[in-house]
Amino acid sequence: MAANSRLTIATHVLAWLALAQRQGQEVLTSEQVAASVNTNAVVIRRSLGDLRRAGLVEVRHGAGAGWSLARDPEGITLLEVYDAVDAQPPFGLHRSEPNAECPVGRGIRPALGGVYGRVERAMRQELAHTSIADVLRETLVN
Amino acid sequence: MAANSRLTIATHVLAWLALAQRQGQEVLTSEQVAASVNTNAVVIRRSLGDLRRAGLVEVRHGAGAGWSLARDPEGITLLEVYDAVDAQPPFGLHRSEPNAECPVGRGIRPALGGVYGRVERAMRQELAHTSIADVLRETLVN
DNA sequence: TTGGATGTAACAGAGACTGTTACAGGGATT
DNA sequence: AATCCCTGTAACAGTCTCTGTTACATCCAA
Repeated sequence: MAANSRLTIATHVLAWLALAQRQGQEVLTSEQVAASVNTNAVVIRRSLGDLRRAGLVEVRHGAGAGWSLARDPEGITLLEVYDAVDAQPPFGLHRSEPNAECPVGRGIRPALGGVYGRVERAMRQELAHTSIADVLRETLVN
Repeated sequence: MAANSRLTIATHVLAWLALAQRQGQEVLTSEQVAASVNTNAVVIRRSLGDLRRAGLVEVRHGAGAGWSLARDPEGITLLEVYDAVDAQPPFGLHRSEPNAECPVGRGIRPALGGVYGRVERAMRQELAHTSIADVLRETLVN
């Protein structure tokens, strides 16, 4: 599979909403966001749907419809975005159950589960250190 | 995609080799390893090939052929295994170039690259803390 | 020389994600 | 109330990666 770009798309969307908000633009349509990300509007709506369910963005229907941030971009961390888009964990266990008659086959899964849990915790901690506002700042210097 | 199980398979293989070695079994064939992991021998040979190229295991040809650890299991970290199997990074950037006419589209990639780099560094640091011998110990208590 | 195991190519199948089209639903604005 | 634009979501094709499998050439101790 191609690497998972869900977190990238969602972060891009939020940064763009944050910038628009700062520039006085109240809402953006999925078409407008899609133009920046350079993809189809439905892809953006799927991502925005995830973010809406997580309470990170709000939608307005009817005429003058569109999307806006539901919270201060300084307070939205990439960890929340990661959880919102439900990306797959970095490592998977065996696809099919190992041989239970082998001592390694019996115990390897919980052992690896422990390690993978620690890795994921480190990853989440790092994601929690960066906010959408941070990303936007970094983005605008370049 | 189903989660990436390469690291899991490779670690399982190495732990099994470590246990066999400790029990006085000099070498294991790919068939024997495959029986523990419960998969096809070719899958195991592919993994062992990665590990051989990384210098973690040795192969013996001819009669009495098979695989053995090339180094002390206490000294082989999961980070080395991770690099050996060349698993994909947890996050990918945009599949198609974002719109360069948008300020966010222009700068988002390097900005995200920085974040993702920090995440991967944290992940690697955690993997470096665990050895094959650690995994085997954890495996055998269960 | 022999025989068992490795090394690798080739291919089918599964699964996930992206991109796309199509269409029902919602609600300001008029 | 009618209109109209945009959302929300289903459905589907195409792509890509990984796994599992078969097949076969290669290697080397005995």
